[in-house]
Amino acid sequence: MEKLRSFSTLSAIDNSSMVDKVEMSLLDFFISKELNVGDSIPKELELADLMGVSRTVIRESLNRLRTMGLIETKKKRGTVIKSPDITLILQKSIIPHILDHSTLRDIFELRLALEVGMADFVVTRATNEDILELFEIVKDEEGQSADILFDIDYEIKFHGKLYEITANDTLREFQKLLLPVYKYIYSSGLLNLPTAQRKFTSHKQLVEILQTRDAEKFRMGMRHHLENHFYRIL
Amino acid sequence: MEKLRSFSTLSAIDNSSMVDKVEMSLLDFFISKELNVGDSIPKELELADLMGVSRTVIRESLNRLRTMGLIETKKKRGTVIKSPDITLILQKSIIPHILDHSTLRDIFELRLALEVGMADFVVTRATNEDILELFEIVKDEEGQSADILFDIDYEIKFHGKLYEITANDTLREFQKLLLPVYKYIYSSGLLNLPTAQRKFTSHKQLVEILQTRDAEKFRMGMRHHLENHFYRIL
DNA sequence: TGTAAATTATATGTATGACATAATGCACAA
DNA sequence: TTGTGCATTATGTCATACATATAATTTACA
Repeated sequence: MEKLRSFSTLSAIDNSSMVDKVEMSLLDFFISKELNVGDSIPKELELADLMGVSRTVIRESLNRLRTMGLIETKKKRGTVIKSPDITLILQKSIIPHILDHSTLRDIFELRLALEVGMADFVVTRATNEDILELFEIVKDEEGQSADILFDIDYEIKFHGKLYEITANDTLREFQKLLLPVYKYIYSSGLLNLPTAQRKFTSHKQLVEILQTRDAEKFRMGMRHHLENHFYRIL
Repeated sequence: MEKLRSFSTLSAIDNSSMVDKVEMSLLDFFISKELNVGDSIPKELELADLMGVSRTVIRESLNRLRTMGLIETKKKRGTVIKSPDITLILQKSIIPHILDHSTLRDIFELRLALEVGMADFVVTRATNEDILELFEIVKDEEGQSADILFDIDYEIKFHGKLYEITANDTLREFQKLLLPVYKYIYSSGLLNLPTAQRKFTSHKQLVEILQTRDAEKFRMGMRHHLENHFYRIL
């Protein structure tokens, strides 16, 4: 297979179906026409006629674009351009047990990077009510005892609130969509999580840092908080 | 519209098409059967028969799953489960000028968070060759002069290399896929970028920090490097 | 004359049957 | 063992017909 690459004269065989081609053509069409949200595109039969294929092919292509959230169709009205909800698209396609292990690991790393990196947004945008709410969430965390049982739902509640604070919808949806992946990773033993782990910075301490509104400190705190996850990967 | 919610006895009208339902059924089928990558599913006619709909509907549903990268079909062989390439899916659907402004801003923030947060992976995984390559990239950056013209391609080259160093394919693809969005944001004036901007930490300085292999310092350096972008958003 | 109800037109949604195409496996031959 | 050809089979494409929902228009009525 690798050897084939050296035959530069051999052009790649066009293995794509009509639907693939039409899909590309349609995307090009959208871009070249600089269509905006709400603009409508020609109806199926017209497109079929224009591109010289059957309505079936057009429909299958449009169906893909619809799946990607690029268009929306209504009876009688036709097809219109839509602003895609990029997270909604991923939502269905991410079925943890179907993703291979390296992808799962990648996604988990992505989460770690995000949570450390979003410190500035959390610190800047957290209202006093948010902080109170966080205190409420962590109030049951036992004093200074850092060795508590790892509770995934508690984890999600706390970190989920942080995502919420960022006021970044895409980020928030992103988190929601990756939740099943985390749950899967934790439960599948892929990460070799110990039942009791040392927490370098507790949730409670994190909230206290947040209260000082020091982004730098909060970022460091979060990094230390996630130390258990990092050292397992690095 | 909002008022309808108070009528709890009124069940939501099932506005979904057959294709929607069949799609859900198929997903449930995959999950309940715990199908793994490579497993094949019944052929179209069997599915049509089983679910009591026409082959057309089955095909449209399968087409969606194929768009999401969950399945792959081959003539004669049939349909098999696939590990979806989640970034490839997004690739086509992200057409910057179709995304609305708030989503664009969200994505840009996501980038900032990622680049600050991935410091640990960069520091830990960068080989000496990587660092040399980075030095090569920044070698033309004028000495201590921090006021250089903002060059998007140069930016992409440098930061792209960092993503590459993380050795995280998903992250890397993610970056590639968001590139058009960045370019669009920079060129559209959405961010009000100044022609000349003060860099708190230059690329060259970043590489020097990286050479010390101090993750903490590198993270701080990156945060300061991106200061121009942050303060425009926060 | 203005508004509500009924009608019509139309574009998408679904169904069906036919044939094209390509991959698979088998039989047979060199 | 290797190669060729043929039959089989599941997806890919096409054509047509009809169902369904809804925008647009007309009609009916106060």
